[in-house]
Amino acid sequence: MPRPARVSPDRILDAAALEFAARGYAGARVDHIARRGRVNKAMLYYHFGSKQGLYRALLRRTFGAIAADLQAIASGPLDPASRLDAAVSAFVRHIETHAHFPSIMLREVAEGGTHLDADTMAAVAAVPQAFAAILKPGVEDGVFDGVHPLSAYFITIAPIVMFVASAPLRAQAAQRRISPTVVGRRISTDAFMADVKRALQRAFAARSSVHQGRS
Amino acid sequence: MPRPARVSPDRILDAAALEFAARGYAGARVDHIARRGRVNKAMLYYHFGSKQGLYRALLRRTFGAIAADLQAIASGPLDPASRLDAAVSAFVRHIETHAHFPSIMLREVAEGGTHLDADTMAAVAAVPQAFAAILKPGVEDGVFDGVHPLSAYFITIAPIVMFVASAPLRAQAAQRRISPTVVGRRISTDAFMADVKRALQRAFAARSSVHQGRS
DNA sequence: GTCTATACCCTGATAGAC
DNA sequence: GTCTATCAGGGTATAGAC
Repeated sequence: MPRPARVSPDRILDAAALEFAARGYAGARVDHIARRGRVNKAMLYYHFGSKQGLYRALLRRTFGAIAADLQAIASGPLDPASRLDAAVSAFVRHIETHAHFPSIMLREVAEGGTHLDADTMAAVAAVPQAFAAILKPGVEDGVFDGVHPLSAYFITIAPIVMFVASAPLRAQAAQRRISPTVVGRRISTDAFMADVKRALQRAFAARSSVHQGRS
Repeated sequence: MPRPARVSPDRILDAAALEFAARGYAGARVDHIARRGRVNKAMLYYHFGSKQGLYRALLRRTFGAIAADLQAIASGPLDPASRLDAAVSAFVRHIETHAHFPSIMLREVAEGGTHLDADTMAAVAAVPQAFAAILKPGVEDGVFDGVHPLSAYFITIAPIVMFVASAPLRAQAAQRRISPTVVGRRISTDAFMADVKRALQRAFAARSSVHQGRS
């Protein structure tokens, strides 16, 4: 039975995920991350060199994991029509296990890659790339005719990411009684996901089978 | 001919929009905003009291403006089917005139309303509220049957906001030769918007006229 | 590999003259 | 209303002992 590692850079990364998600790159405090990860600052710097180094390591781990999941689907045996659904499910599952991910993604998009080196940016870019690979057979079969892969990527994941990331904001608004139910009745994450999946099925169905709203 | 105002809190807000969009709340530097707005720090504090006060004033102006545009559509004469299209157009137009808006919105969602007071949060919440009001007649007519207004809101605006806000990140990736065209051929903003509008038309078409992907 | 104590810079905010 | 000079606090990072 091997001894468990006592240092655990992984635990630091977990703490970093929380902190960077909640406060952003500039707002994150190395002290907080160290305390939450139960190491002292010196140890953190010993492992990651700098705040920036820590941030990059975190992003590589985070985006790397989800890209790997998507790549597995891309090279899997599913039929063209089921692949999008599988991608959405994988994405949602990843968010459920990594609650900090949506916030980090939104912030990094807004940040424009300022703190990233080429390797880290490649890890981030691997996500839309894997997504495009998932769609490829369907595009060739005409199932997703005419839609650019990058369009499909944003149309698919942006609503999910923003809805989940906005949970704290919506909770605050509800708490402060700003329009008690925000818009009409409350909505659960599950109900939202169902709406999204249905919308995507319709949006990306082959053109021939769909009524055109405009010519 | 009236003398032009020499103080111009508006110019400060313009500078603040740039800075907060580019660096986020914590990353923004009051010095930078003052310099870009061509006032000194003391003047800035004289007008806005604090960094937080400035941020709140900026959000009220930004979200207030777009909410007003949407409210005009909501109380306008358009038929139920055209209202969504008008909302999207208004949104896109607003982004074109206020290039910093998408970034600020993403960051504020991730921030979870931490720096906001009740008034500012109400201004932010007015946007989805106006959007729901735009959709209301269509929902009652069965055009958007079954989709929760908040779902429709995120499904509609999230792709647009994230695509536009991700432009710098995508530019960086392209510049560093990370998968030269990211995914397949390049895509223009116009092409993306066309894809989105088409997807939305399909996604929110009345159920009866659409082929169901799953039972 | 681990920890304590500290250097040093940056930044939000203000005092006080005009 | 406008400006210059400055302060106090908090932040990243490291030195150096063990």
